[in-house]
Amino acid sequence: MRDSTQSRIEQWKADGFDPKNCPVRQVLDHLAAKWTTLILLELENGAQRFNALGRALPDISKRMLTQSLRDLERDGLVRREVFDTKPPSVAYSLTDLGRSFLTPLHAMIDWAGHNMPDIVAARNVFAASED
Amino acid sequence: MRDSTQSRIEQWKADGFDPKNCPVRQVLDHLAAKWTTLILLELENGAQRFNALGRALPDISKRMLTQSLRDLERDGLVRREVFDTKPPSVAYSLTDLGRSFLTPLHAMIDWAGHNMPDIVAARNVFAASED
DNA sequence: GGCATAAGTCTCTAAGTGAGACCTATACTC
DNA sequence: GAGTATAGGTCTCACTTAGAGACTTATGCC
Repeated sequence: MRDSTQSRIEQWKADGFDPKNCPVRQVLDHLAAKWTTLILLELENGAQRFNALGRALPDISKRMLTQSLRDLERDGLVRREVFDTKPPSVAYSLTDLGRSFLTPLHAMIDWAGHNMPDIVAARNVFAASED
Repeated sequence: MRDSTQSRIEQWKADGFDPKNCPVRQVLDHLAAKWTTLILLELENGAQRFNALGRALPDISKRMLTQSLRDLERDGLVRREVFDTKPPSVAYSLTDLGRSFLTPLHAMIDWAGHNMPDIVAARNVFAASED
C-alpha cells in the first residue's frame, strides 16, 4: 500500500495540531449534530419561523430546537430576525455561509441515499452473524 | 398559516416518508457521530489495530472506540479481522463502501477548513452580542 | 515472579436529551 | 370579560448516553 498520501490526521499532528482542540472538529461536532443538518435542510427553501420549524421537524423538542438554532446562529450559518408584530415573531434563514454548507451536506445525503441498499445488506449480515 | 414553499422534507412526507423513520437519517446519525468520522479518517491510510486506533485518537475511551467500531462494522464501512497471534490481534480496515464515504466526508472537512475564519468571526460577534 | 501487551468488558458517575408544564403578551370568540 | 389560541421561548424532571478507569484472560519478556 502506497504511503504517498499521509493521513490528514497525521499531517495535522505534524503541523502541531492538538487533536483534542482541532478546530475542524469543533465545527463538525456542531454541524454533524442530529438536528442542525435537518434544520439547515428545512431552511433551504427560505426563512421559517420558530414554530413552523418545530412543526416541520415533528420529533424535535422546543428545547433542542432552541439550542440547535442558537448553535447555528453562533456559527454564522443561520440568521435570526425578530419582527415587532404582536405577538413578536422570529424568522430564521440561512446566511451565505449556511447556504454554502448545503453543498457538502447534500453530497453526504446523496451518498447515504445511494448506498443505503449496501448498508442495509451489511446490517442484515451483521445481525445474522450475532446469533 | 400555510407555508408558501414546500421544503424537501415536506416533499418526503408527501411521498409517504415518516421523518422519524427516515433511512437517510438513520445512516447519517451513525456517520455523523463524533468518533466514527475520525476513525474512518484514521483508517484512510490502511488497516490499524484496536489499540493503535486508541493511541491515534487520544481522547476516545475504549468503550466508545469499541462501540463506534461496531457501528461502522455493522453498517459495512469497516472490516474487522482477527489474527491468531498470541495474544490475538485485531485489525480494522475500510471496506470499499467505507472508502467511498471518504469523498463526501472530505468535502465536508474541506468546507469546515475553508470557512473556519468566517465561523470564528461569527462566534466572536455572537459572544459580543450576548452582554 | 512480576510486569507488559493484546482487545476488550464492566461499573460508576457526569453530562446531555426529550417530554412537557409554564411564561408573557396580545387578539379573537362567545 | 372569561376562555382560548398564538407567538417564542424557558424550566424542570426523568431518562439515556458518554467518559474514566478498574478489571479480564492469555501469553511473552526480563
